[in-house]
Amino acid sequence: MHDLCYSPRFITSKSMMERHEVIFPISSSKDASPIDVKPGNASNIHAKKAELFLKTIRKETSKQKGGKEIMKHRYVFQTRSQIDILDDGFRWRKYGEKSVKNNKFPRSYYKCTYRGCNVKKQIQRHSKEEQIVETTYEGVHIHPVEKSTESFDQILRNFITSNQLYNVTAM
DNA sequence: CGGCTTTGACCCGCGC
DNA sequence: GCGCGGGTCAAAGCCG
Repeated sequence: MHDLCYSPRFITSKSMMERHEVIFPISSSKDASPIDVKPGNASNIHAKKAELFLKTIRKETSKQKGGKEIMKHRYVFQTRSQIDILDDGFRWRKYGEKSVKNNKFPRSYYKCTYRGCNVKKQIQRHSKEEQIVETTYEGVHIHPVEKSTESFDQILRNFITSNQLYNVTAM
């Protein structure tokens, strides 16, 4: 049940949304009714909707060696922000940067610094809408949040509460 | 000195 | 096989 430590629910927690302007679904998707949550305007309904959306992404699979399909823990979401790196409470080490085709902004690659924890994330700014930052998480943390600022303790507390409420699924 | 970025090289899968 | 695009490595350098 390491999933307790980190899941899409964490990203979509009400307090996370209060800190960052989160946009669901991502604007490249076909869904006609994006949820654009302004900081300080996040409700449980927003969190619930976003969570439902993330669940659909969650079904993404990838082929492993031998052709076996495995479930990918890969969650993409967008925030509207001047700052590229949103503070999610985990410690990240940058390990690469690449320019991608048809995009004037480079993509940055980060790894979670916790020993043995293999979670990665990619951060990329939109070339069309420059104020939008797209963050991709891959993997599940094997440990709780490391950074513990006062404000973040609150987020963590809410996060744990919502996990207890929603009966978390492992894997 | 330790932890982190930077940055070019390397690697790998895919389409031609 | 080759080149391209994208992901990762790792040496060097920066900074507290």
